Amino acid sequence: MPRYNPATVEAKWQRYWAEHRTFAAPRMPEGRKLYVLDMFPYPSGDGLHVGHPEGYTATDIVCRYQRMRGASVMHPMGWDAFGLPAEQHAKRTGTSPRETTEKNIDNFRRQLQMLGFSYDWDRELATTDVEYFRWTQHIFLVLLDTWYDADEQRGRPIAELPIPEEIAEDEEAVRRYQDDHRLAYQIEAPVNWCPELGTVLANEEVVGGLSERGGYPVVRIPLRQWMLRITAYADRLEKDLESLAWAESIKLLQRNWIGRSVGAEVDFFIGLTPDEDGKPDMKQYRGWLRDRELGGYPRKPEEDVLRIYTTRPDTLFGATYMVVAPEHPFVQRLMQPEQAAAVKAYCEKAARKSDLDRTDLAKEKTGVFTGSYAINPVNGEPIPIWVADYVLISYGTGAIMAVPGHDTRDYEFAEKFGLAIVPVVDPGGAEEVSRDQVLAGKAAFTGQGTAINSGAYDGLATDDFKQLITDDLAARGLGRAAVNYKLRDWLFSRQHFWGEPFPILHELDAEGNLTGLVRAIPPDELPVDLPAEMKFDASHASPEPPLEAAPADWLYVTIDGKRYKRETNTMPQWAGSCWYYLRFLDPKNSDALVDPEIEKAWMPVDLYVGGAEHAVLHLLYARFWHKVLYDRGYVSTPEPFQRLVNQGMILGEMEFSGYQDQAGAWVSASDVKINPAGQPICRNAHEVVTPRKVQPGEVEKKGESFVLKARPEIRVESRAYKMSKSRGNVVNPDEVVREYGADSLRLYEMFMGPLEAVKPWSMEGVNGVRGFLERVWRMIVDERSEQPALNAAVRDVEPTEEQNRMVHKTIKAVTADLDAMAFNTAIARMMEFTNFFLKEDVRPRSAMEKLVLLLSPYAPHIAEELWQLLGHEKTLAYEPWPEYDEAATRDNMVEIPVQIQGKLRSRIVVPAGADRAELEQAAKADPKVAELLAGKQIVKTVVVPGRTVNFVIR
RNA sequence: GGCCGAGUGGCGGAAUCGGUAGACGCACGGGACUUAAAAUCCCGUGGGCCGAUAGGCCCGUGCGGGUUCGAAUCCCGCCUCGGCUACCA
Repeated sequence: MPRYNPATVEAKWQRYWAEHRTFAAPRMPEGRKLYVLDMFPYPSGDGLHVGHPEGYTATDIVCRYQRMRGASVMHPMGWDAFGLPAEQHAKRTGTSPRETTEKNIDNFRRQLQMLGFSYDWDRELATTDVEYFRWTQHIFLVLLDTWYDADEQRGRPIAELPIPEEIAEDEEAVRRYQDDHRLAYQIEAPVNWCPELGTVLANEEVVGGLSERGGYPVVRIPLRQWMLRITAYADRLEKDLESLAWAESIKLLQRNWIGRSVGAEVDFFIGLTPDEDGKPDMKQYRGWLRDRELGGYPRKPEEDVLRIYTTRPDTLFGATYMVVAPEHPFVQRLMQPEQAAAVKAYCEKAARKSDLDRTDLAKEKTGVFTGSYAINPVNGEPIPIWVADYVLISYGTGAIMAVPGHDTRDYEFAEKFGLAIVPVVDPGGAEEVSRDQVLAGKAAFTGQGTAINSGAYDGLATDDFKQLITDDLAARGLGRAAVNYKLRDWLFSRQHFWGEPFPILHELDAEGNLTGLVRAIPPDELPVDLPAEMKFDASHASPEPPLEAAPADWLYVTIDGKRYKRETNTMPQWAGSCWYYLRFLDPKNSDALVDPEIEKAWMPVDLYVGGAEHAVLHLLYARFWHKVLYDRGYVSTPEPFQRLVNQGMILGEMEFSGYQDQAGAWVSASDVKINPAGQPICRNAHEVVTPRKVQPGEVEKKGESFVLKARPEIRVESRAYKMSKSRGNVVNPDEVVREYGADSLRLYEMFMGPLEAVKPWSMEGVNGVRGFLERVWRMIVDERSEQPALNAAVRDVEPTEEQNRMVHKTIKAVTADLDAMAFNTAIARMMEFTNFFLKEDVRPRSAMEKLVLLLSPYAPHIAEELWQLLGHEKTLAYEPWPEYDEAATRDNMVEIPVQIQGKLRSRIVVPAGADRAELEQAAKADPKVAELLAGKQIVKTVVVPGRTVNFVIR
């Protein structure tokens, strides 16, 4: 047999697996089930990236291993195929997005198949398949048909929503009331419209009010949008994290994103008819207090109060002013004639800024006084109301009480505009702040302490105060305990063509205008496909969705004589990935999104692997949909993904870079810093410097850092960067496979380091594992023979005791590492095995077979080939995983370190089972130890059997 | 600013519960084979020092302290890098 040639071996076995449907999963699990899922990729035009196979190889190893351990394994793959690039390509070239998408999918499939992953390709699906998004649309209808019952903490059919008596007779009012409670609802929300590009942009695509691409102006204009009420599930999404086997850091990320906080709502009286000075009438105020005392705290605030949310009700006495967001509905009312012009101008300016710009922390606080006042309910003091964009309309009530003494943002604002600062919390001995400054109103203290300047509450600890004042406010009908979330409802529509159409019709009146009422397309009439004939303009002139230009026979529908217009927004890319794990179980079902019996048998996903970039949004959205489906009886588990592992990013090769000034002279990296514009500048000259790539041969290590060999005073940076086209450090898997083979690529990606770690790529490393595979090959195969033949050293003999120990040790270690997903160390153990047996002149066939089986999950092609050569006819994919004998792994003699005063002084070799007394005696008998102990007094002897002996002497 | 993670040879990394730091691989150096090169095989490889050799000593896991017979590992205080997040009241 010739030398190891991955190209032929890999093609051969890929063909074999496909022909024999080796990895087809059964409809229902047979025995122990295991559902292992990869985050399916977006099939971009660039093709596979070496980052993709990292997670895919890890899951493939787990699947192949578990099949050998008898598990019934579900391991599917598909495509998250909707996406903007295909649509932009269509605008440029006229090629339909479907065509582009299918071409990209074909390329991705080819690349994945070339890597030998054991997917059940019969289950392949794409979110763009009409038969798939039919069910995505179906789930949208479920969301539309569901309201959240806060008392029962679950989603229920809209038909079960209790209707208030006063509207029960009015059919249209009932419909609108229901619409207000559905999990899918419509609002007017601002979008980032870029007229120049003719497209609507996501928030992160807008920088400084300009488009990231091209730098064109972006305006925020309101458009009708679909929203999903994910906030209704915030509590459950947070609580149920506890039950999941995810990394704590990822759970924390989700918890922070949900951002639950506990505090209080408080109403501040503003009155309907303020006095000329903008202050509320005190008589009205007292009347209001009485009304509240009797009537209690209303669910929705009346027009004469400003409702705020705070997590620090204990600082109410320090509230010296209030702020409302520029979008707050009261702004119009609150601005007094004198301030009106300034307030209007401020609000208009704020409206033009994107959310991102508004939250740019580098900038100073801005705001304007409205001219109006509110009354602080704890002390009856009128306090001014300002408008400022540091208050967000989308959080809490869109208005705050400002406590500059105990909130850094309010403090900055009060400082800038000369507003009163009243300290109400004594920091006591708190370390982070100077108590004197806080008490003098010269610094903000945000921690907990003791109440001061707070009337009868003085002296209370922060937590007690919070509790007490919340109760008191509730008793007086002025406030109540409240919970808030950072999580916002999910903006679920996009102004794109290439997405799932909504199964929604808008009712038209006689003039052809929307009446505001919608009609859902019944589930049995799905799917709603995209129009087949569609022209794409390079740019269109309005932010309206492209489907507004769809052919009329698609756009307009008449039912029972009534005219309707289709919804022209489409769903966001997240939609399809919210439930694909369910469809994989039953991909061809035309009666249901998944057969309940099958769902019950396979769910939940036992292991889900993907990049940490999806740690928040994708996982949160999918969990949300899953919970709705759970509430509505479509799925049997409250959570979809039992265990989650995030693979770390693979960076480009290590690079050295130095800096040169404009004259071309080297500048030491230690003298370079980054200026606010993000450019590297020289610390001394304040001159912009240029990074230059330096070859590894030109640098050497000096102390802590690298320097130029020729100029040792010039420090250079050594670092690996994220792979990117612009940096030119992208590694293409096609090339790696062509040069080294798929098995080498797989093995290298697992050998680089722990799966979760961020790791730099190294082509030399790939070459290294290729060398390992060649050594394995030579260990078993006769390279010089023309015909396939075993190496003459491989014989049908019993292993020697030493060989047997190596075999069993290796099985034990590789199995344990695999269970811990510590693939890098498992590979190292197999290398040790190979290094050992290459030196053996006689290599028992049984030992070689064991190694081939251990290696097969990592490098399946070469393993199949060697397995066949060792005399087996069938695939090894379902061979039993090798067992080890614990007794056979134990060494007869072990080396034990002997320490004196904790310092290593000698090593003794003793029988493996030596007890304390034997160890101590052997240690004392060691000539070196005896010499060092001579004449000394042994104070203490520490003996850890199997580990160490330590003498403490005087 | 907040949160999370990480700092171990020239490089990627290993080290179970606190018990021989540097497994395994790369790179590098030396040697064998070869007309030669590649491939392959063998040997060496954290730093410093003593020694003719055999061998031995000291230092060493980002920095400074601490706990312990013993610390890469535990505790306290810093530094650096990376990721996520961004005025959430």
